[in-house]
Amino acid sequence: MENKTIARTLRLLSQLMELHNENPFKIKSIANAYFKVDKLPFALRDKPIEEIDQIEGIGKGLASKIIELLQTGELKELEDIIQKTPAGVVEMLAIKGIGPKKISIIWHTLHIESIGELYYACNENRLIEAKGFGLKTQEEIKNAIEFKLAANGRFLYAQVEGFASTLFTQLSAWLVKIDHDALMGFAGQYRRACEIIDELDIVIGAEHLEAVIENMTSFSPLSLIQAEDCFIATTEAGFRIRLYVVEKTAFYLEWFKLTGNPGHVKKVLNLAGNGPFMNERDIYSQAGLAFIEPELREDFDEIELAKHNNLPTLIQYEDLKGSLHNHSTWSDGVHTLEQMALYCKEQLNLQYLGICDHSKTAVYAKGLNEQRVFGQHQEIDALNQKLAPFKIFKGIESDILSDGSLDYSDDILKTFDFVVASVHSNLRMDEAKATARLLKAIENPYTTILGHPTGRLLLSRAGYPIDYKKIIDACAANQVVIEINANPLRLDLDWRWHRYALEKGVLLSVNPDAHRMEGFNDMQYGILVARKGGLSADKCLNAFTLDQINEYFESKKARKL
DNA sequence: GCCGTTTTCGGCCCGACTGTTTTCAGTCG
Repeated sequence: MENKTIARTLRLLSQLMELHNENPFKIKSIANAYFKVDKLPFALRDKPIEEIDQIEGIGKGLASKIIELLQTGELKELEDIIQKTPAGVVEMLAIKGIGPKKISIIWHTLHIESIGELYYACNENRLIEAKGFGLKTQEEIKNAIEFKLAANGRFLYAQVEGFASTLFTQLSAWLVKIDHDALMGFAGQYRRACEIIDELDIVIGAEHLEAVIENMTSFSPLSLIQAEDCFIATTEAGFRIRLYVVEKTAFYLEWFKLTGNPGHVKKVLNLAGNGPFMNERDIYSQAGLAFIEPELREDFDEIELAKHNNLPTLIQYEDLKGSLHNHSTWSDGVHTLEQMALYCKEQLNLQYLGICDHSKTAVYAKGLNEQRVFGQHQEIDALNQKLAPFKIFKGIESDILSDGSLDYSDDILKTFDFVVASVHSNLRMDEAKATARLLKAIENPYTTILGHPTGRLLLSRAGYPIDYKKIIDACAANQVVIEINANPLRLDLDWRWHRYALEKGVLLSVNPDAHRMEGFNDMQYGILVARKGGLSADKCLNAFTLDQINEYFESKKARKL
């Protein structure tokens, strides 16, 4: 069992205990163990069991729970408490904005036991009767439920990726036995690398069409049902898969049709005529267009660009020369600064690492006060001697406070090579307030990069609303780079605004926001959406070589003197 | 339930903000 699963189990246990009004200190202790387990730099399953209760925050009681989980995959205490809680109440824990205390009142006082009932009660104005609830809270809960319902059956790209690739392998192995020379490919949102996937589309071009269709439902990893024009399956988790089987000769045209969004497909086919087409490139060429990469087929402005041969050369993962905006054990990261740097240098072959631990306001994340900033800089200087020519840049993720100011005085800010400014608190703002707050941060001469501009968590929380154009224009005017936060849950700045930013001359940066060594791999997801946005390597800050980025930071610093 | 003792019991514990209060509780990152 992974640490993450153990951590989640402990969190669920602590939340349920809170719903059942158990000893608050006991609850706190379990919740604390959840945080600790989540941040361990080693796998618990590799640890000798007698050493588990030596871990800080884990005593005899929690060690025995963890051992039970590792050995049986279950936790009796959790099963028992789940038995005593209506399933709908457990589900409510996933609604953003209400915690166990409010859920406890919803359940025990209002006798509401499912999300559906809760939504109904909001509409009937019944929540405001309960103590601690008012109109605003009721509205907040209603919005959060709507957001959650809209996310049903939808998944993040990263959640789908492993499943999709396994399925593809299984399907290939199965198919080769029935139709040796069949063609197959992903289509739809997955092939377009959309940040959210509603369903997984796969196209098979069969030489022996009837044989494949006849046998399709015998493909055991999925429970496929034959529909009008395809086979459909839904996984236990509610993920939909559509499998299209077509004649091999029609494969490329169908693959094309099922990949682009409807607007794109229609426009291209209007130009291309009826074929026949040898492959996808042929379709675009007969339409008089340059080839359009799948990620771009969103009916945005890609057809116009292709018409005039103005499509950007899309950035690739291999173009990245360094990684900016990452955390270490100095704040809430799992691995040390040296481990993070060595990973970049030796595993990823990068030239530099930008370390951006949290600033002092983020107390919950061990944010750095002024003395610790100085301490970290000393460590960076020493490591830079040791790891040269690899370079660690002195960065900080400075909180944007409610009034838009940054978290340190200018005297401290000027000691950094670069500053990522991001919002972490007070996320409920209207557009005017949020925009004004960000504008002030962008205008701060020490701000180098605007971090995750909207604070959104895909499928889980909408970001605060901002006036994108004003924000991007201000970044252009103040030479501020905008982050593409590569965490698959964020992917913020949204790719739909990359083009506008690039038109205005704003640089983008694919930042993993890594809190552990494996976190750097998220840059892959950042690259996928950057490609959707039309980013080319020369407009991406962390595709700059060490020399180029050094010069960039220096010139930005010179501007404010 | 954990921790740390002046060792077997008592203390544990971030700050800002919001919405609900009329002095504070719940939630968040």
